[in-house]
Amino acid sequence: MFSLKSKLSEKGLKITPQRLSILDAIYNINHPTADDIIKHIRQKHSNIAIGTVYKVLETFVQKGLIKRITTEKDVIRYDGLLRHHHHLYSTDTVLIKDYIDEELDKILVGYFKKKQIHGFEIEELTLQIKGKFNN
Amino acid sequence: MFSLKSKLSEKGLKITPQRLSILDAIYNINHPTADDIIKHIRQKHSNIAIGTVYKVLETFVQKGLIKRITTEKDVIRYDGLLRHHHHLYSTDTVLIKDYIDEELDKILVGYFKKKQIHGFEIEELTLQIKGKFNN
DNA sequence: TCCTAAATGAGAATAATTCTTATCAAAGAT
DNA sequence: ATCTTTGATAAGAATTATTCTCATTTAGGA
Ligand SMILES: [Mn+2]
Ligand SMILES: [Mn+2]
Ligand SMILES: [Zn+2]
Ligand SMILES: [Zn+2]
Repeated sequence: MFSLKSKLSEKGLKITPQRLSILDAIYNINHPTADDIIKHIRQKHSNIAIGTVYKVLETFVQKGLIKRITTEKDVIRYDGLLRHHHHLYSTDTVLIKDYIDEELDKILVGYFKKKQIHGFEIEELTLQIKGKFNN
Repeated sequence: MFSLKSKLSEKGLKITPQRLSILDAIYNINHPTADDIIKHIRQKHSNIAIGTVYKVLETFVQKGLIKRITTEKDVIRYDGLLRHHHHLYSTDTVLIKDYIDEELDKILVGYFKKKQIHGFEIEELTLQIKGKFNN
């Protein structure tokens, strides 16, 4: 099952209109902020409380339904793509694009299998690729 | 010259006590927030306006004296280490450690020299290494 | 259908950052 | 050494992002 409802129930979360629309928003906006999500939902006339959005986002992160992504800004962005991937960050604009590359992943994992980092146990390797999008 | 004063004048910035103490703080705190810097400076009795700290930090970033680093939080952290490096992020705590690895850099640059990313020109490759510090 | 724990809405509170404006001071010019 | 000018700083207000509180509502199992 890949419906929004099943994603919630798989995690033992109650199905509410708010949660469904937040999840829908995350899947339809590129690495959104909480505010992006609120605006998206309110376009469709469904009102939603700001506090609810933050609360639900935190719940989703805890349950592993979404992830936070890292940025240099003081605003948190979320990611609905759970499969391991990297990101292309625009140095000009605010655009962040997903970058999936299994070959790269193998190289990285292989490298750190050989080369241990003293006193540190690696859980996840994510490459931030900064640069310019051509048009 | 490696003095704090020379770092400022090399960038054409006026030498002020505030700028010197902010730069000193950055070099003596591990990836600090603006608030970390303010607290550090106020320990030594020198008072400083919060707005000044933010202003100076932004100036330093613009001039390339320091860099912002990425986090999943809504607070900005700064980095005084200009040489290219990666970061170890603790999944437990707030700790972020520098990770310098030229061999890794060569592998990454080599990989993307061969494998172009369509419609994207790479400027910087930074690996985020998340995991646990063993004590 | 009922019940209850969990979720939500509304608004206050807090935290992080930016903005405004009056005053101050660095540093080049005299 | 003093003057002058331009940029820097202090203080506090304003804005933005997030969290908290608590009264009300609702999902979903009994
Ligand atoms: Mn905040
Ligand atoms: Mn903010
Ligand atoms: Zn992504
Ligand atoms: Zn660093």
